[in-house]
Amino acid sequence: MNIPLVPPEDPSTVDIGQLNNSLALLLRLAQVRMYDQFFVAFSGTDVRPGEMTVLWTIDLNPGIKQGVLGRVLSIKPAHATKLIQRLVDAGFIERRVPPEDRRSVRLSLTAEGRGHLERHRETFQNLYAAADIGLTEAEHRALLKLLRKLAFDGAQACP
Amino acid sequence: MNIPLVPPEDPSTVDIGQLNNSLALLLRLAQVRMYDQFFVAFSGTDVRPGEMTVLWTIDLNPGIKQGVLGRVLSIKPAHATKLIQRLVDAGFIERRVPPEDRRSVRLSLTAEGRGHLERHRETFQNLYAAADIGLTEAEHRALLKLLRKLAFDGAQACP
DNA sequence: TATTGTTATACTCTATAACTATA
DNA sequence: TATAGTTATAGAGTATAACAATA
Repeated sequence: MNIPLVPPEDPSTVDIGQLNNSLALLLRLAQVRMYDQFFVAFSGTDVRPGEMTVLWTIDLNPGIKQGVLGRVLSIKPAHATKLIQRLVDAGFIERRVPPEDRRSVRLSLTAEGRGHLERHRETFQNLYAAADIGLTEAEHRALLKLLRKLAFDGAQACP
Repeated sequence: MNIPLVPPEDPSTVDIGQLNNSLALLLRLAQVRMYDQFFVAFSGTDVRPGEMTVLWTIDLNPGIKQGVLGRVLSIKPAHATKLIQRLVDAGFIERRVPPEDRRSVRLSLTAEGRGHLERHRETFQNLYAAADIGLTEAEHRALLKLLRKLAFDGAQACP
């Protein structure tokens, strides 16, 4: 409750009080930094933030239905349609309408899609590597574990 | 590396492999859930995600320059202009062009702005409260501490 | 010439609702 | 009637670039 008589001129001296304990702000700031790092790491490519996780998940679950994929990654149907369509156009994903339920769409990677994933897999996995952000390996693991609880609400298997 | 012979029909049985250790995905999913909780908590109001932190910070640092505020909260100038303008229009913020540098804008809360902040402060601070997300108090504190390192890159004072 | 803030434009992700086709 | 996906539209947040006023 120390209101400064003279307003701070330097961002590092600004008091944000209990905002230091706000998950809402801290998650947003961490996310913004992640976003920045993403575009540095993937500059020159036309890989977008949401695409790697989609390709990765389809690779591990070939034939997954678009709706199931969307529920796993929290991608809403309307957005999934556009995101998938772009990856189909790029030649990375194949769509198949299965005979047992012709409303649905099953997804799998093309050979080109697998190649694309392999080329960028390491870059993606190393995003926000511990060394870059001043965390020890133990802190990094702890952070992942806690974020999984937030992200999956305890419903997801987290080995 | 256990590619299922039959694709999973249930999101909870989908294997996401090393995506479980991806800060990029986990931060996004946690952020999406935060977003959801924000709109539940603030439904019926017209408070937007970015506004509370802005009002909060101006309250603690009256007379702060718009650029300094933006650098603290990672809000780019173009977005800051629109966000602040909306809060001025709502009657929550006063803008003042100081004589010592007439390029800049200094911000402070109106009485109405302070009232608005007080009315919503607790709701905002309780967003993603520990109990709601299956974290113990200790885990919650640990998560905040780790996120501060990501969010502020070690540059910010974190008591 | 550099800095502060503004305007204009575009892109990503998200949200909602109305729609088609299938079940 | 319900479900899977599509289309259309809108909003919040971010990004960039060009600009005006001031330093």
